[in-house]
Amino acid sequence: MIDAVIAYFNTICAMPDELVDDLRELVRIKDFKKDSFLLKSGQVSNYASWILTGLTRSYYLRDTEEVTTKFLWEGATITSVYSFYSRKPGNENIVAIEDTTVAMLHYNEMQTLYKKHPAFNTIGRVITEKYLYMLEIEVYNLRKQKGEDKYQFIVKHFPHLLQRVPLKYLATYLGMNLETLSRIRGKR
Amino acid sequence: MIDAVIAYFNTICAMPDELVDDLRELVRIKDFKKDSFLLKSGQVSNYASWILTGLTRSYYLRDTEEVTTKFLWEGATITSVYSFYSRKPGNENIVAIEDTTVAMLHYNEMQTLYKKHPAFNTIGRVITEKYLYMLEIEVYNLRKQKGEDKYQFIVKHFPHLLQRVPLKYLATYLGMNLETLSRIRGKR
DNA sequence: TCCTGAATTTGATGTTTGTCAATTGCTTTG
DNA sequence: CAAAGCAATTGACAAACATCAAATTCAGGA
Repeated sequence: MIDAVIAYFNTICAMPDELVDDLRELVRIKDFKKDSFLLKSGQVSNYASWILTGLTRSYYLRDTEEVTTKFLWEGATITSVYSFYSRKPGNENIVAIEDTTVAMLHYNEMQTLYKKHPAFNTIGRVITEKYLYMLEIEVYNLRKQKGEDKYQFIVKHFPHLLQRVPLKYLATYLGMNLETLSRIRGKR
Repeated sequence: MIDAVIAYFNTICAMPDELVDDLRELVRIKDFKKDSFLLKSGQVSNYASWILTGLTRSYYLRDTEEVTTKFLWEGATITSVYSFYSRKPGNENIVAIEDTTVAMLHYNEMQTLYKKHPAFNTIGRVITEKYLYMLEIEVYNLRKQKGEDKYQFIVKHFPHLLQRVPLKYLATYLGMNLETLSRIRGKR
């Protein structure tokens, strides 16, 4: 399983053998059953994870409503950005929507790798850049005025989400309520 | 002027003298008069810049309307993420709202520094992480349902923007139109 | 298979926001 | 100082969306 992560990192920057050895030792594979939590609000996010199989949902509570901020699936990097980088408890929850397997690296061990292996800084930087780029795409969609346009963006770019994600979560992700999303879908 | 940038980088990661020397040679200071463009859509963004003084606005065109995506001011890092990282022309415009002075580093020279100086990877990574964190805060605000709440977030966290930015830009930044923003403000 | 609860759709209605138009206020420049 | 141009406000109305309620469809477990 861990080979997939190693291979992915190697596409970003060729890693020296010692770095690969360290990764094999430090990266842990973990399974999360559907509906189990990778992170709960109030906790400090101590791990960056790479999703090997499955799908997760990130959300926070606004009053009593769950506001979905992100869906992540195979190949994605996942953590709570705020909590992981600031080392403080955050308000973000991450839950498995499907049975999910991830490769995890602890914050402290990541810092160790950054200090020890220059190449790992490059990998960390490039992964962060990719994450940033994906986030900008999301924001671009969120700033659209009409619900219809936001929904069509998902249809066009992430159609598999429609098969894998309950509409109630997709609705808050797109900043509308469930009934509105249902009506938009019904228009066709 | 460039000392401010060097000092800032040093707070992230102590830089060896050769890196500092390289930066002094490669980083250029440039002034942009109010209303002049740091980047126009269709161009490839070749520079990452640090704002020393002033304020900029990033926006793109949706049909004929300018949609503001970002305000950046003293201390911020500025580039078009998509274009700078992908090396392709983007749809983003960056314009100076006030007279603005920036320290600029060219993409190619940045890559050179990454290869030559491990410490610079750390700096690049940390700056990217900070940018990412700021973007998440923006998205958090954008996902709020009511215009009133989004506006109050600005009042609370970035009140200086209200003094420095015309309302018409703030409106599209918050995803509402000018009249709606004006009415929200008038409620008090 | 049937039952139960969850997911989704549909309906009626009120609130918020967008749009268009006009007005007022401000600023800058000749 | 006056005129011109831009910024901001206000009003009237329409469109989009939220809310509350109920009905229908779907899926998993007994």
